[in-house]
Amino acid sequence: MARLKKLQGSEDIGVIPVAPKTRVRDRIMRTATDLFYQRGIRAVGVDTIATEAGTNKMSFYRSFASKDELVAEYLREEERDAWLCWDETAAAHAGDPRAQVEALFDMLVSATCKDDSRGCALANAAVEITEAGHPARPVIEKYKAEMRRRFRELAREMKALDPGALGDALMLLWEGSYLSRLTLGREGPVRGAAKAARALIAAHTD
Amino acid sequence: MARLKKLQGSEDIGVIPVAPKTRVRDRIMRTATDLFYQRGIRAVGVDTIATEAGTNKMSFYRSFASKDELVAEYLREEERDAWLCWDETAAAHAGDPRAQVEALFDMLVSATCKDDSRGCALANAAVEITEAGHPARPVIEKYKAEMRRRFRELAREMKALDPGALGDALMLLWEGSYLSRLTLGREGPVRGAAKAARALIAAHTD
DNA sequence: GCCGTAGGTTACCGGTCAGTCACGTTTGCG
DNA sequence: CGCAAACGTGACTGACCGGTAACCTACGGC
Repeated sequence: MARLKKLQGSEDIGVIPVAPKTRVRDRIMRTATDLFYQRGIRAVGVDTIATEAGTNKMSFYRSFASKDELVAEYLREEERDAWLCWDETAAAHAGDPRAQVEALFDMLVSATCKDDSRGCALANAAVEITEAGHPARPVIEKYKAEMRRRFRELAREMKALDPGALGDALMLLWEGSYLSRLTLGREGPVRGAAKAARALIAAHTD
Repeated sequence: MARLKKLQGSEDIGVIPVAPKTRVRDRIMRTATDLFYQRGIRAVGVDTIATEAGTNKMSFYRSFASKDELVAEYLREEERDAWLCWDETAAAHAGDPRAQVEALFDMLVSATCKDDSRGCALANAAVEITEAGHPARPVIEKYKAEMRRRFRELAREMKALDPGALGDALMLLWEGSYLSRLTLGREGPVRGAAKAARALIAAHTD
């Protein structure tokens, strides 16, 4: 019996693709990601997360020092995924910054218009977390600062008349799409984000 | 002793001109507005609000049916103030929709760049309140829908090539300014919101 | 002088919050 | 086999949550 399992494990031929041996920590991260994003960070307690992840609070605190740390970790993971997605989209149009921005906005629109979208996890966290010393704050700030840097860099590569202004304007559009998704849904102004970006680019590069 | 107190009260010669005769309900509203906006709705309890307003929880529940109702009322008041401000700004440029939008964005930037600004109270509430039946939800939705209507109307009056698209794009810029204020502060992309709006208008009306 | 309204006070309810303790069980690995 | 890491369980702390009961006091107008 033990041998069989060992073989299966070492061979990495999972019994079924249904996560059978996922570590508690991973299950908690997955559950927390889901609940935090859908219901909000403050609205979800650690007990709920632990139970929903098929474990309990004590096991939770064996993997995470505190809820605040879990939140910070959750946002770090969201950030990682976001840049992965960004880079992948940009890579498809390497050397063509204008096409890159357009593709990025197309991706934003399609992602934000999914019916379970609730905007940007990092931005939402910025609204919810107001405590000065919270470990999630630097994560949020660094993420958005990096996003601004990238937009400005892209505007520069596009040889925009005023790269800083175009980059910032694109970022406002980007962030506005997230917020507008939450208030006016997926049939709201978000739909026009990509077109608005194109218009803005054209105005800055004629 | 009792007589003395009575005299002081009836003469209304407050010890110091510190708001002597404000109704409990008004004091609670003022305090709640402040705390909800600065710290977030979920982060502030009714006990804190009551105490901070110089009263107690029991008196709180004599003026409000529930915390949820107070939140809804808070947002209704924010909405009223917002339209008051909007109309006042627009009235200064009656008949000139383009100047109206520009003035509105100038106002947005100057308001959002104040050091105690935390973006839009209604939008922040949309992030925090995820419960379907919450009495604040319809307030938020109606407010943002009306805002979209107004932007589209203004775009139409400007004789934009695609009024719906311009109106929505302006709204994305508007909402993005709020969100960007929270993540990148008052020296962030918000600064360029008015210029971005002008560029967008120009692109749609050439 | 009396009564209604507004407000203050204290204690309490059941529930949930984050976080901990002590102990028992499973599991992988040498 | 045996050890140790990983994990499950239930009870518990102290604080706070939204909300309520019962009672008392001050004040303004008739």
